Amino acid sequence: MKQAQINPRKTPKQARAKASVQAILQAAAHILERGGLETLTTNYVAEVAGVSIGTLYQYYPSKEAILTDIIRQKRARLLEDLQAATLAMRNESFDVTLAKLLRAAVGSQLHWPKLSKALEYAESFLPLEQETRVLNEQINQTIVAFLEHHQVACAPVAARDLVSALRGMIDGAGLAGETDAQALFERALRLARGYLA
Amino acid sequence: MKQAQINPRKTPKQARAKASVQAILQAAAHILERGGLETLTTNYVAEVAGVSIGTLYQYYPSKEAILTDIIRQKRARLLEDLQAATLAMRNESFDVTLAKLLRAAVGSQLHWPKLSKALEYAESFLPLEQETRVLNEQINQTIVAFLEHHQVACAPVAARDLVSALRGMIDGAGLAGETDAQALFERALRLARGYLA
DNA sequence: GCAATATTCGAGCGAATACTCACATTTCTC
DNA sequence: GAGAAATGTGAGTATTCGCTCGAATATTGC
Repeated sequence: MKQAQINPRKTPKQARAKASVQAILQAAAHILERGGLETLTTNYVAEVAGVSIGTLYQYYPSKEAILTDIIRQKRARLLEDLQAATLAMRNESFDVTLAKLLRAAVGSQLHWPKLSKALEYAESFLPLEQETRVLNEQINQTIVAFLEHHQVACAPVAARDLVSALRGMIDGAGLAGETDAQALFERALRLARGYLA
Repeated sequence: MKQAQINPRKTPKQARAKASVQAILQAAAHILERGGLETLTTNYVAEVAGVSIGTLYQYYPSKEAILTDIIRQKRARLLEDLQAATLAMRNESFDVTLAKLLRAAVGSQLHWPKLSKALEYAESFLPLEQETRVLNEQINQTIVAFLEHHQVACAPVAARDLVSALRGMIDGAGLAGETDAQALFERALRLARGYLA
């Protein structure tokens, strides 16, 4: 099995080139949300994005590179939100920070559940680039730091359990057609508080 | 997008034919556990199973049919275990039955986490055959019945939340390399009891 | 033993798809 | 405005992969 190159080929400099790259990423995300991984083909992405297949390959050397870039963007966004949620954790109660964290988690996954699930599955076989691995590590550390600050035992294991359980629950709700973020948030809170109690 | 035929083509009658079908299913499961969905090709399955590609297509009309059959078998096994766990629920405490259910859940997923995850993702885009859909419905009903028997509010939603959260947690632990079923079981218990408290 | 039936085999076909390249067009620089 | 640099194009290539088919081999029933 050949190892696909996953680093972007070159960075767009002019505005129209940036627009092309954005169109490619959006088209790929859209295709994943509609049809999943097996419908994601490079020719189709180019078609939906409204650029030629040659243009696509100017910036991404492989299909996997596009996937990797989408994952990187999503993870970067999530990390931002989680860090914002824990920014004031030393001056506020456990419950308040937890609520902020869970709102961020629900917000990042509920809206495009099929996309989330496809990316999550893709992560399990893609050789992620350095930057994305670092992002994942930082996301994990953010949760661990929060738990340790509140004297939770076995914080690393608890963090992993909570992250994977909540991911599953939020995805499950989204795929089942739920759209009420508030209701889901409250159940997520029950789950997390219950596990940590 | 063409709709693949997913029902088995014919049932093996002689012993060696049954062995071929078993070899095909085991090979496919093995490939999924090692490399995931994108490494599952019919030619490769036949090679690993030690049968010719022609033999494979005698029994399964498509790659999807093989996947579907694996899912059906796994679900049937899980349903059996869950029904066994709730068999005596009217004569025992909530906690005792819950523990039995969770042991069944952990047992069914922890050992082959990549396989579980691949099958779960596959389910999201395969048009499951009647039999498997019924199995899934029965699995769900088993949990709902258990929760309702103990006066849990919103049992259907709670069942979905618990099933998807536990799936995520068990898979996450398995992919992280955990093999201690007992330790994981105890954390699963905390999660479930906490959510339902 | 002999026919009928079941099973196996694997070369190879056709379609899908990842990806290239030589050339055209646009934008930037000065 | 002219040259350079960046960007866009899409027909075409190479490969992978799902799947068929006709012929060979094994098993069963009488």
